[in-house]
Amino acid sequence: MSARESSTQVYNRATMNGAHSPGHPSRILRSFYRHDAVSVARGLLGQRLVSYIDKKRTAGVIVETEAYLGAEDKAAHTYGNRRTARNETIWGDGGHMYVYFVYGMHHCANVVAGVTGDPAAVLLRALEPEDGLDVMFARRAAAARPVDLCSGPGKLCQALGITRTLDGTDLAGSDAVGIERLRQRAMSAKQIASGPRIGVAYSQEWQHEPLRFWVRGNPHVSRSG
DNA sequence: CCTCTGATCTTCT
DNA sequence: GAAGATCAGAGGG
Repeated sequence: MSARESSTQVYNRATMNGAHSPGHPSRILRSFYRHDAVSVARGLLGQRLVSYIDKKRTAGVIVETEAYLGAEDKAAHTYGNRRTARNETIWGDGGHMYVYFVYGMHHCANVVAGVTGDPAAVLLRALEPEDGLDVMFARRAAAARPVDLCSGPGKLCQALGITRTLDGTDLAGSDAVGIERLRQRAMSAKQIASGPRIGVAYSQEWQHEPLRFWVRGNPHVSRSG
């Protein structure tokens, strides 16, 4: 079975679980995700990412995100409407998860923003570990302290067991991974800090845009919060 | 605290 | 054939 087929199967199964998530009453609803990437990136701060993989539950509060705007964003995978097998999920409906593999060893998890046809996404960069810390430590041998578990996009995927097989999963209805609402309204502007995105220095004209958002003062943020 | 570098392989040119 | 939305470890201050 190819990665493509596997991805499609996951997507279909997740979609059939339904946009109204009858089995997941605490999940953030589809309507939240159908907005611009900056709004979704800010609104995700303080919400809870959960995974149930290999029969083990892990969860953490999202404390750092990055917005990738779409066709006009030179640092985005979808720059210039470049549509490939890898990034196909980003064109789908908001609320699905885009997972890709980089540097030969790490995975990165994104939340698709906007409606179908709008190629915007939000990279999940850091979590504050909440549940299943023992499982996270087992999955991440290099971690010595809780702050080492989810303080980076590759780390949080490893800690929660997120890999490409979950690409295309519906975060509003999947049993394997989802996002739960912990607060009704977004965090206040004073609680949110912003700055340039990490690792996009190759994109001269976009590297200084303040599209990275984090919870001010939180020790789990990937770099000096 | 910081900067530098090797690891490792999929994806796209 | 080259680059990459990263991480961990080594070495210096």
